Amino acid sequence: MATQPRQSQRRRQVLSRERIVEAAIELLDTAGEGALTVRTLTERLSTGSGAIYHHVGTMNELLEAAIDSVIADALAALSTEPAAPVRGLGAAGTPEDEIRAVALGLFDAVTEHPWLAAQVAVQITRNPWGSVTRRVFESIGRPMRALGVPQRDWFATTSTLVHYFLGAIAQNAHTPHGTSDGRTPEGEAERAEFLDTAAGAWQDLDPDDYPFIRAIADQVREHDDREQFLTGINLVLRGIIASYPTRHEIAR
Amino acid sequence: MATQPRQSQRRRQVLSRERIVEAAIELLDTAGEGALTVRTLTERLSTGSGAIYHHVGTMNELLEAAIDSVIADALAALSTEPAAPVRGLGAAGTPEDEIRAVALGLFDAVTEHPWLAAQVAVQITRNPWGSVTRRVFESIGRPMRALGVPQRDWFATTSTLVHYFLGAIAQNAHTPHGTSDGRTPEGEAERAEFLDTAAGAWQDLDPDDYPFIRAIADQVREHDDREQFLTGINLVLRGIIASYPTRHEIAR
DNA sequence: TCCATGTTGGAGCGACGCACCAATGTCCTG
DNA sequence: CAGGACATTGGTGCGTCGCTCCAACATGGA
Repeated sequence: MATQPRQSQRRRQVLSRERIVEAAIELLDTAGEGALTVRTLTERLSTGSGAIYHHVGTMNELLEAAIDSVIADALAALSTEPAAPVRGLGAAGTPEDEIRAVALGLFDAVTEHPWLAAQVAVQITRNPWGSVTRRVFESIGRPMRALGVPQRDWFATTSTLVHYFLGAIAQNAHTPHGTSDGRTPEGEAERAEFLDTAAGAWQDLDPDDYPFIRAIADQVREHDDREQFLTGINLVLRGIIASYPTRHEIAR
Repeated sequence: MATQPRQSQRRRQVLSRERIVEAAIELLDTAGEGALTVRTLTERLSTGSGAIYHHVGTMNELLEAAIDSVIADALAALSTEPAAPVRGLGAAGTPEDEIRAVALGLFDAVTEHPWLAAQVAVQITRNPWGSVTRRVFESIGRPMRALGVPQRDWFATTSTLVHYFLGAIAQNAHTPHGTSDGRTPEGEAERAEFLDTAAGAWQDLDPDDYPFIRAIADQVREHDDREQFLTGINLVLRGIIASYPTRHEIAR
């Protein structure tokens, strides 16, 4: 009991910060955001808590690293693919298309990793100018310069776009956690039911207190998140372009 | 030890859900978001955990109630005051002014309660169509109808505005927690220093990896959050108005 | 060969949310 | 006015969490 040979063979695979982050992301994806604990991580990697804390400083740093890894991958995948013909819109030629592509890339990343929404939101408030902001700003800023915005307003216009992204993405974290894998099959039906319940609740509100809510309850029920996300981007883009009369008109 | 008379006089003041929520808000304001625990609440109200759980279901529900209370108060205070001449802009006559007033009301509420930003963000992702969304939508929707937006697009335009609010507010949760009370005196200097550090870090990034970030680092250092928030709102409003050619032109 | 240095696993600490319950207050009924 | 039904209270304890600390191991250079 006291003189065990510890372990016959150590380390079936070397432990590293990358491996830990990778395992953390996988855990979050498969078991939900509540499942990322030091203890489950030690079981998954068949190690102890000391080893983990040796590689990543604290639990929060691990979360930061996981977020940064997913965001970086999503944005890198975008700049890799030459054009985006299948991504929901035409070829990515105009700056507007590039901006839309980045936004949809983030949107889809959140769809694949539902825990991202809440974690990004928290991270943004805790560290407003951290790596997430930096990466997204850079990805949006590139095409922003081609929009005809004068340099002194680059920060203002980019901020506006990014803030819209973050807010919209935060609200649209689907898949109530648990089953994950949530793609189009029954995830879509589950989501429709969820929206229907919410819309119904809004429908039943007191018309005196919430006249506007009642008027749009139907639209809540029938709207598509991704499409609405795009509509919002187009609205903001239109506002930006309308402010600098060099170019004009956005599709639709 | 076992036969103590319990307590001579019970309840110096009746415990109620309102009193608990009130104490929770005060705790969050004075001691930061990490300070709201059942144990600190019991000490503050000189009671036990059982009494608290009897009135509010779970810790999460208490947080929801606290958020809802603060948001409701902020929005109610807006509709009470007849006009808003001192609030940073002219009299609140046009629908645009009303929308700006609501947005700034939320912005200022977050400034007064720094914990609001993170909590609202989490709440939005966990319960996308909860009371926060409902209240903000209703407050924005009222003037939205006067903007010339056709009814079938009310939901889309309001969503866009609200999402921008949430994203911008999430990133601008000032006061690094702790001292609170943070008003203009040294809170402003502390914030300036914080921004200067962030901008400096952006300035030192690799120009090959982050050319855009480097180009706007100075604007990050010198910008004013509230002003930038307003600029963003105006951009979105311009985009909305430009989409429905009934009215036009926003100030500045 | 042998020790310096970098890694590993796990026991243990303090703090958390929450379930549970005996003791007490409150108020209605006879 | 007695007494019991019921709401409310205070507190103890359970399970779990993040994290610290340290002995046991691995590994490479002298």
